[in-house]
Amino acid sequence: MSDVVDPRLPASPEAPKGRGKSRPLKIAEEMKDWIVVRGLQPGDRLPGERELIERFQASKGTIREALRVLETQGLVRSRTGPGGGTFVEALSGAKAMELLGNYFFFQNPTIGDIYAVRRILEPEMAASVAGRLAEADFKRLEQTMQIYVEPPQDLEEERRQRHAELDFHSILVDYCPNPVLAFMCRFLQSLLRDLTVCKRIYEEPNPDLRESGLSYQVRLLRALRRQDAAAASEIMFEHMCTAQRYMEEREAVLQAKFLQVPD
Amino acid sequence: MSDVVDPRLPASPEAPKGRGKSRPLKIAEEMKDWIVVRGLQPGDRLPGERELIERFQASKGTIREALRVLETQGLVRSRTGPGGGTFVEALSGAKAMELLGNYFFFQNPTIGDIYAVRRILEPEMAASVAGRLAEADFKRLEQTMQIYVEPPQDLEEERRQRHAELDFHSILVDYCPNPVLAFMCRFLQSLLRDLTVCKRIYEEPNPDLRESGLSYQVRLLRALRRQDAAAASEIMFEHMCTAQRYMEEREAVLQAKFLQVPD
DNA sequence: AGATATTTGTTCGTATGTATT
DNA sequence: TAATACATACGAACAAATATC
Repeated sequence: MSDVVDPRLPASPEAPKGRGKSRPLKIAEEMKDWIVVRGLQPGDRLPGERELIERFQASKGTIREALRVLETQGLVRSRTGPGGGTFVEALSGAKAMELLGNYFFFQNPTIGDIYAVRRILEPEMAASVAGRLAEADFKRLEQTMQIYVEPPQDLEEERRQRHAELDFHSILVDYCPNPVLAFMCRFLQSLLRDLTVCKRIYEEPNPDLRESGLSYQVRLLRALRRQDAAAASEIMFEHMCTAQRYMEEREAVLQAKFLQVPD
Repeated sequence: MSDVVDPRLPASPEAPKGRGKSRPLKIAEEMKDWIVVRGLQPGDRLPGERELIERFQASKGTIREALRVLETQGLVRSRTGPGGGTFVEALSGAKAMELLGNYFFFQNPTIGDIYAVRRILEPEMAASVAGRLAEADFKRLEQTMQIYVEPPQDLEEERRQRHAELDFHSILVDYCPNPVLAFMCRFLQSLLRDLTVCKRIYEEPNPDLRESGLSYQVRLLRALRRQDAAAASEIMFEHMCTAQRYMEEREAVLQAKFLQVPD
């Protein structure tokens, strides 16, 4: 029998089990504290393995496991050779999203769940970049739009266009000054990219989606050029609502198809 | 994007390519793919160490490092003893937040950054729970509010009250049907809990914060009782704006103090 | 309760790979 | 080319935990 983990169950403030951690995990914690206490910054070097063995009173294998733990958390990076060693690293956004993606792999959110959040975050993001774009930045955005200004010739181009549309949003986020908002917008985009349902939808022709998306983005850029944050937010909101309706409709169609031909 | 990895026989005896990832990291990836391909669910057991050594052609130490990687990612859990072994696990929300917290440790967002997002997510969350609360759930929320219905007698009670206020939001999220929205709301709450600036603010008396928070929450519960999602959203928005203003003001005061007495 | 079997957890000695000098 | 300093990898032996009988 498997303890079913209730997805809704919260991260309760008090962990039910404080015990049960293996030694390498505990040593990894100690190392993390040690790094923080010493105020080590990204780029700084940790002591060599032998010294770590001394300091944390554990064997080479255990130390190595602990280092690997920190490495998968994206906090350190090891290099071989002289002058090599283990170095503190700032966790990259990409890595953070990868780790977080594992969580939603089991949660398996619906398209509606994602868009419900995206619908309110993306407008806020759009508003936050108003007045922060130089002419070169507008050029960059328009260049991306060029990829899907014409209807696609085949399914491969169709797929490339869908991705370019997501790229448009991703580029926009580059200029968002709020790191929390930026991360969350980007993460939702990556969730959409990875969702199998979305992949299936993107594999089919979506002429309406392309056309409406394009028109929204043109309007959005106009609003941003005149540094009108409120308008940008409003336009993005409409865009998201339209996209959500479209995606959910397609999802329903695909599910109906799947139910009709169950294997 | 990710090619399907042949489940068996990964590495040739001598892998002349050491580019980038270390071997344990690569083996961890292979294991993950192997788990996905076999459709293993949380609770399912992985082969024992000896068999893994056979299957992935690596030494015990390397296999253990790979397992540790998956363990820190929250994907597996190992137990000793007969009937023990390594088991697939669903990444818990708490663990996911911990991992994600490492990212924002370096990003170091301001209170304003966090509230800018919280201000729009919490209202959406409040609206989403309207009509989903039974009488027992209201009782639970009111019980939490009891903790700070009276002004605190000392600083310790002050701190307990601040945490109870965050708990109120956390409990509310329990009933949010959208896993993405729920996770993000909870994560922002945990970010606030951990931010050192916030800790310092919470350590001081905040009579205004308590009183205004309490009144908003009373109004919120009333709206939820009559299942008025729009009102709940509106009230929560006001609550967040007020809280943000208050926190930023306190932050400014603390910073001024800090600058005046720099050690 | 106690013995035992099973499985992970830890250690150590040694060997190999890699990059600098 | 050789010497070096460092991480990386391997395998055997031992320790600890925990079911079952």
